[in-house]
Amino acid sequence: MPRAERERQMMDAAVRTFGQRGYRAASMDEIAEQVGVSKPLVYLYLNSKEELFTACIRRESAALVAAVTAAAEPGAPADRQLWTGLVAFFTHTAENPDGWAVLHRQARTHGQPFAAEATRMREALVAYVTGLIGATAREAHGAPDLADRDVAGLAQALVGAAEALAAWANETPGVSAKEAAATLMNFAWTGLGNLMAGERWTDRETAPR
Amino acid sequence: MPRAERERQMMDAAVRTFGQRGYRAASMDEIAEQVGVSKPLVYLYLNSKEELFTACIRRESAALVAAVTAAAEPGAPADRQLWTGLVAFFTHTAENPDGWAVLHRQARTHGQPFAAEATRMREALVAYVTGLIGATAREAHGAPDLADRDVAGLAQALVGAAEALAAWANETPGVSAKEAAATLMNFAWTGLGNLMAGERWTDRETAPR
Amino acid sequence: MPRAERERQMMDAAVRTFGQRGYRAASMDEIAEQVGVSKPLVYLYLNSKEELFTACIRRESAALVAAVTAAAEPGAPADRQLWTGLVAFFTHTAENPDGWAVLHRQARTHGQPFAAEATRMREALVAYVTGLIGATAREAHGAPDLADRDVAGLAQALVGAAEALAAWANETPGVSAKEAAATLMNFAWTGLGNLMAGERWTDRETAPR
Amino acid sequence: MPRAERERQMMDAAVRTFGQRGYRAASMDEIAEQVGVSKPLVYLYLNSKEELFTACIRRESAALVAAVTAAAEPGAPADRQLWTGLVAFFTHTAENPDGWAVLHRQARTHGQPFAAEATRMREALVAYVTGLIGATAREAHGAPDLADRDVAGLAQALVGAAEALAAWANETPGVSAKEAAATLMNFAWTGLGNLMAGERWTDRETAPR
DNA sequence: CATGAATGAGCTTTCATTCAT
DNA sequence: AATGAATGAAAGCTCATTCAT
Repeated sequence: MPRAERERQMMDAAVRTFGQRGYRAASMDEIAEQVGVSKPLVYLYLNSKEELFTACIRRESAALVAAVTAAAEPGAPADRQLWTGLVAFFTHTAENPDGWAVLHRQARTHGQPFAAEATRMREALVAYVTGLIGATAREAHGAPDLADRDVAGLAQALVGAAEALAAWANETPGVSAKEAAATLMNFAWTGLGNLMAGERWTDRETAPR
Repeated sequence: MPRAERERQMMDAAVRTFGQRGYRAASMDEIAEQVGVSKPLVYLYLNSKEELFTACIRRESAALVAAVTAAAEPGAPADRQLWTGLVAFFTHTAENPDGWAVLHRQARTHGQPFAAEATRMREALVAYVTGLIGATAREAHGAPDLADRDVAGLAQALVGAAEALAAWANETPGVSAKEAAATLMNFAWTGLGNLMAGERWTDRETAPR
Repeated sequence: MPRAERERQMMDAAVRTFGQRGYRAASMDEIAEQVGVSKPLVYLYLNSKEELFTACIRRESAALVAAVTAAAEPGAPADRQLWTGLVAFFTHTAENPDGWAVLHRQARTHGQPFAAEATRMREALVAYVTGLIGATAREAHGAPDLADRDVAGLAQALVGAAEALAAWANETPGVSAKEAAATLMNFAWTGLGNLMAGERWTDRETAPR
Repeated sequence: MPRAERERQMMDAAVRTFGQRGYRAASMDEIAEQVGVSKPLVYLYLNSKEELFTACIRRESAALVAAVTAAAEPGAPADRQLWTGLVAFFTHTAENPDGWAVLHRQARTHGQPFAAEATRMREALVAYVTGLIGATAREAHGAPDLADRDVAGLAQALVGAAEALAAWANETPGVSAKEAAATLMNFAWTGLGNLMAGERWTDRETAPR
């Protein structure tokens, strides 16, 4: 079996194992066994557990970014592009739960070499989304005062909301994934839309009109 | 030194260590050393790593829920209550980053006994927020089409968004609790407000009116 | 509570624990807890695990030897005395299974200081039995050529047979302890060969012809 | 060194150590050191202390049963077969004192998983002896009143006696296997009463009248 | 008469990693 | 292209034992 193919198998097994067990609890033994090869071969190809984990993060990052950017429909209105991007994002993460767990949970949970790698991916996505939101804002209204950091925060909130809804839909009988997605989009879009229209919520107690 | 005091020290050290290193990477040796006692004493008081971790989750859960519910201002309008709750939430998580890491990252990452414990805390928050949204809807005129299940979904989304934002704010230097709360409140409230006013987002491509 | 009483309680618990768990597996914690006192008190009274174990062996040895010698009927024929001694032995060991386990199993299993202690007890019993058998032989026939070592071997065999029969009677439905005792006595007294020739041993006192 | 060979060495060392120190007191470190390998290798091959102990019990059981049954002389009179079986039994236990200690003392002393394993061996021996006694009864004229249950009881007693004698012979310097076998055979065959009347069982093959 | 607080040492077990073939 | 054999290091946990009160 050619090396490239073997490496792919190894990384598949590694993503599965890291995603399900966590970085520390995953053992090189288990990964090698899943592929059906001996441990020294894993070391020959991937060098060490740290490098293997890093390689997994990189591969899954690239796959996710590719899935989202591939969904772009150049020329479409920005909100349409945001929608298709969101759909691509949620589709991809739903189809690759272990990969998403590696990126979102494990990479951030296990110290510097790995967290930095995951941050790079997030930044790529945030930059992409920032572009879309900026375009939307430019199309729709005057100058929006949404700083990059605001966008990053909104992206975090969006992903957190999406994950919570996905888990909730999984656990609650009678709630479909589509319904959850619609809830999210309604929530997010009416919110985002007004944000870009310059609306803000104000605390009537603290800062009474 | 009295036992109660020692136990508190131990749990402080445990939260710190679990939050920073993760459950698996944290070692009982390190925890004991931080307290300045021997490992057997930790076992004598807290029984096992699993029980210690569970105790940490429970303590931090209770503290967080207490912080949020203590921020309630009975009789205030629902949006005001949501705002103070969010501020309390983000303040507490910012002041206890390791505790929050234990709850949000570690507890959910390491399998059933622990995840269930964290879920209880989340459900308490969701229930609280559900109540607030329901109250808002009742207060607001003309919000007839928000079913109970919609409210539940929105609460899930809101809590999920808050959780993700809190983790992100903890990781990102220079993001204050109030800022995070404002970002979310802006996002959520303008969204919620329009939802309750009957607005919906629709995909003009897929389902053009 | 007076010291003597407390010590008795402690040794009761120790015999129970050593007999059931074995010397190594028994923990001073468990023994102290059974008595309802703190560990330091056990150490204050009994000094160490080794000494406690030794004390148990000694106490149980003395009790067993006392039970057997107390069953003597001075002046009765020697085989009658042997029979009553056997009955006393088996009665006592059946009533004190943990004590017997300490003597027979644990003491011999755990190295020199303890094995020697148990051997002393055995030698006392063997000397007693040797005396009886010698007397029987003198009464009944010419000079028996049963050396001390033969007697010791027979005693071992007898005890082994008795234990096996007791366990068998316990496990096999429909076999009573008395039946097992009779089987043993028949076996021991007349031998297999004679059993098959129709001979039986009978207690001339209990059931005189 | 090939794995099979290493495993044999490890089990040899384990039998030695378990037999001499007892299950609890034996340490995996000591076993590994005796073989001259590192502890992880012992775990790699034998999995755990419990499994290693179980494997020892099984191996020694099989060896003992094989030794006894291999001593059978088909067609010989039953008492002769009993004799050769006993000699084989005492010879084997004398040559493998640690193995016998594992079976007779340690396995029965340390709770269910192990005791059951030792019971299987004992049952094989009991079945073998039951067959012999039954055959003897059938050969002998006029032994009409030995019910099946009597035979079973006698076999239990005989095996129990043999086991106890073997342990004793192992502990007592200067007692040979043949001597032990003769002691038991005399006892078993003619009974105590006849022993004292000067009767002896004689091997009609070895020393024909 | 009695205990709460504390520990040094040791145990079983696991894991990432290497070397000779 | 691949593996069987092997290990140093560390982790979770337990236990007999002591001291100050």
